[in-house]
Amino acid sequence: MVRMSGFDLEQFLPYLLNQAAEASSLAFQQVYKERYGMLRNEWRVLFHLGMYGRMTAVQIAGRAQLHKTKISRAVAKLEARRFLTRTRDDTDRRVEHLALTGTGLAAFEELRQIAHRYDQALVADLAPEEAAHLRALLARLAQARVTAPLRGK
Amino acid sequence: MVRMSGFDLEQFLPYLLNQAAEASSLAFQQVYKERYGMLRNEWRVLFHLGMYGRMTAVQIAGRAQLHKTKISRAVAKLEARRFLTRTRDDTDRRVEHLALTGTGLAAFEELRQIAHRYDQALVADLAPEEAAHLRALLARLAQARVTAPLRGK
DNA sequence: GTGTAATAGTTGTGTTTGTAACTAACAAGC
DNA sequence: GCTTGTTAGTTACAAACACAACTATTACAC
Repeated sequence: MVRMSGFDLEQFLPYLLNQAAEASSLAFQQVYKERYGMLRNEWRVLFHLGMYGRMTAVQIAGRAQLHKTKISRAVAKLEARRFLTRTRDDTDRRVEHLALTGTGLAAFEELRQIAHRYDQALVADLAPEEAAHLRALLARLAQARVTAPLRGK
Repeated sequence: MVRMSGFDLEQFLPYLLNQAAEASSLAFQQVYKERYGMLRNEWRVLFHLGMYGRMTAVQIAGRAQLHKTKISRAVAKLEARRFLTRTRDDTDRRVEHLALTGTGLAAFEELRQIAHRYDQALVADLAPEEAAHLRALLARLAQARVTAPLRGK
């Protein structure tokens, strides 16, 4: 065991990202869970509809990088809570447009403000340009697709 | 909807971190899944034992920030695959020490090298000090505990 | 038109997770 | 000694997930 050529588990980027993601979501998660009985995917759908207005499930899935079954179930729950409504598209009847209700919008507004303050608390001890740089790097990593076969030497 | 006072979902740090974490884990995940039939928690336990030698479940849970039930199940699977062995502590018979077998160590070695190359690929287009800075920031975020009540204005 | 393929969304299945309750062993107070 | 509390690890059950199969609708070829 121990001490191998310059590889440290705790410096491994996917590991670090996971730890940071989980730690940084924890307190916020509690808010939408305990306060609105929402799960992560429901929160995400709510936020997408709140931020970008009327969308279809596929559009949300594309933007949020979520599988459509997750969207489907999240939408069902949000609908049951009267946070959103579905409307069939007239010209293509496979499609349904999702939109927040007043209740849904109110929940979004409240959570949006909390998220905003929460985000500021997270970067509180970073210089503004440091935080901006971090976000840019993360956005790039979120896009990056490492295709590598990762085999042999 | 749309355009609210300087808050953008796609700039929200927990969201960005989640997206980056998932994207950056994807290809590596496939390796330990398809090649070793391991799940994320099993990989983590394997790596901890490989990097730090003999450990107890609680020690791993502490370091990896994982609940002990996850460790328990991961250990059971790794043991079934003969990747590790358990030894009861003589003086405190509640405790069991976990250690990789030859097979486990070989799997770890192979995955460790893959992880190393994978990590390098991820930061390939970053300046070395940029990558180091990113890791440092992530490590800090992983520690940060936002206690904020997050309530009202 | 008919046949084939693609797309939007849902449902069904086994697996994995989260949470709490549990057993077993130790520790400390008295 | 006994009682109470704590710690290591496992188990049970409900909820959530992944992935494939499904329905319904549109599109495209001919």
